[in-house]
Amino acid sequence: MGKLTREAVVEQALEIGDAEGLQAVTIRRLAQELGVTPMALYWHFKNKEQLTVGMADHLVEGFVIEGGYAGPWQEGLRELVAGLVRVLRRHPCAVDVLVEVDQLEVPAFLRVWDTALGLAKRGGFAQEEICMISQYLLQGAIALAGGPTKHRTPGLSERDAAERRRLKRVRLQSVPPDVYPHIVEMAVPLTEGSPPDLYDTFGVDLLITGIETLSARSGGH
Amino acid sequence: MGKLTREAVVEQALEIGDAEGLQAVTIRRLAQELGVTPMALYWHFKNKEQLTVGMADHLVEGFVIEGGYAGPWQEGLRELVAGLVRVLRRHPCAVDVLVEVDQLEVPAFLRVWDTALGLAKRGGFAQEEICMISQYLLQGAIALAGGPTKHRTPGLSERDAAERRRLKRVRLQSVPPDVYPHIVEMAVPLTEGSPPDLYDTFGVDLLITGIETLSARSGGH
DNA sequence: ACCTGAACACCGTTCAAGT
DNA sequence: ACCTGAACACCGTTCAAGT
Repeated sequence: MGKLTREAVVEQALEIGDAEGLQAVTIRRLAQELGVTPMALYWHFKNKEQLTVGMADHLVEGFVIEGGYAGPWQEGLRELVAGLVRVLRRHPCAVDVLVEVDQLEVPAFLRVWDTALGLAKRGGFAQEEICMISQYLLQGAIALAGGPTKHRTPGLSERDAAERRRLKRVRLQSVPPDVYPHIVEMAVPLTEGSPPDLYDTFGVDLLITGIETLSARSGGH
Repeated sequence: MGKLTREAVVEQALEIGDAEGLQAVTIRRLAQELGVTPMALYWHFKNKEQLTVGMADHLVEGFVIEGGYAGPWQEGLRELVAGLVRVLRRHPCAVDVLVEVDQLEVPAFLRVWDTALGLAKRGGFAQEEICMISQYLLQGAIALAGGPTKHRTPGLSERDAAERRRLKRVRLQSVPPDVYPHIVEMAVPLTEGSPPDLYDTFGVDLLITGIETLSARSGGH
């Protein structure tokens, strides 16, 4: 088999995380899966936190945005956010990894952040506004990618994802209707989830539109 | 001392979580702090997950919204989101708890969700839109409450919170400027954080404005 | 009903040692 | 440079037993 390299470790970690959830990614389990001693991993990573940083970096690295966006800054930001969401959606455990990790330690994430800052700058905002906007959009993208439409829980064969939804629906329907009237009423649409992509594109629109409107209101950039 | 009740356990758990981070909240540590055996907690909670659910419920319970909002639905939703953010900001570990937990198991959270659904319904949206909107707003509120302005890291005396910011600034400034130009340039405003509350109110505005605009666009409700 | 004691199967991590 | 073995200090949880 291939050598025990940083990349191989990270990829195996993501595989386990996607299939069984991030809590299943443990040093010992990882070592076992790689046919190696747990302590072997400590040569490649200082500790588990750095392993997680590696996972996050690998995830976001798949999303490179070189050359800069040519069009208007709003469209650039939209493309950035939409792209980030799309990348995170490819791995069931991506959001969990990014939430757990110290994002400032993740080079690929810093690059996305830098791009967002550059685009917001072109919008002619004040410095504090640029910072806030980039924050809203990046954290908003992560929140979006954590939403429904797809594999809310990692590692479910397509078959029993439906069973999963059914359980959620039953749960929502079995709640006292006098205290949660709307939840009971909406149990079906709440669990069905929107048509694929609609949730994400609508959500990205919500964020971008919000920024555009606020920018126009606070002094027409 | 007071009896060992569910409430007492949850409050002690939140105290530890706020002071030292959620990862410091362990069954054994909790028991020790309560002057009791670890197994004693298993009489009050089925397992650690249910303990966390209890923490989340206790957190959101502080935010009751009875009687229904009288004004227009947009203002109701704004008040709801702003209130939720405000409540979560009171506990440094609140966002971590809410992210970790299965939110469908948290009664108090379900009540907030129900209220959001009711308000969105008054906006005259289609069923799927109502579901998506409530999702955006609640997850958006959590994301906002996880943002800067305050205690990003739990349990820091006011004194060394400044030291904390200084380290972050140095970190951002020491990054290669050719690959992260804007981050280096904006290191100071990025770490200073906006004036208190501005980040939150601006963020809530962003979300609400986004929904209003999209609703008007998709057929003028 | 409410709590304890002992035990089990796990963790992450260190440190000295091997090749 | 790259990996192993043994050991340490932790976890959550079960199960039988105490009062």
